[in-house]
Amino acid sequence: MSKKVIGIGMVRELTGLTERQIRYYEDRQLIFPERTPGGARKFSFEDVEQLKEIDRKLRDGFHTFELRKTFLSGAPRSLET
Amino acid sequence: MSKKVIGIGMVRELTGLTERQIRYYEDRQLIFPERTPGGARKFSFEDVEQLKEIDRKLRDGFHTFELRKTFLSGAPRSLET
DNA sequence: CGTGTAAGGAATTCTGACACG
DNA sequence: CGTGTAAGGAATTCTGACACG
Repeated sequence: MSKKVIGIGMVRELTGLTERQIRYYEDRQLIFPERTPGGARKFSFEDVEQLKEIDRKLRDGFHTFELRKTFLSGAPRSLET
Repeated sequence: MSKKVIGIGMVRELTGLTERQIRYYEDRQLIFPERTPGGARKFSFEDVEQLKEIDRKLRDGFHTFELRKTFLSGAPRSLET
């Protein structure tokens, strides 16, 4: 499901990553969580899978800016110019 | 998905129910959310669907104790013993 | 019976920064 | 570059109770 309904704490559990890492990957534009009115991030199961993939790639020696290219070609994303 | 990963605030949004109603239905044993270490309820998408169904039934005049039987057997049963 | 609400507390999440390298 | 942490604040969720009917 692509519905953004999972909180960061749950994502931490599902991925094994730290909140710090998750937020950083968002900052690097590798994932795009939504926000609740109060500002809390909400992720989808797809995001969770994406994060696992990111983690694997980074462990393989890739850099965040390299992974961004991978994702842009894999799924359509609105471009802000 | 049956993974319990959705917080009550999100469930409120997805179902249109109030937290009070959601907690009450749990108290009535119509849904069985899990808990985070801190005590916060976590629901699955199945729970969300279940809640929508519960809401419909209650609007149709059913009572919570009647709905419990429905769920336990998977089909409506007689109230007589 | 089913649901609203005010009350006080505890757990969750947020941002910006300093640190290391 | 990628990640850890302490800091203070804001939003979220929890329980038990009183209320109405």
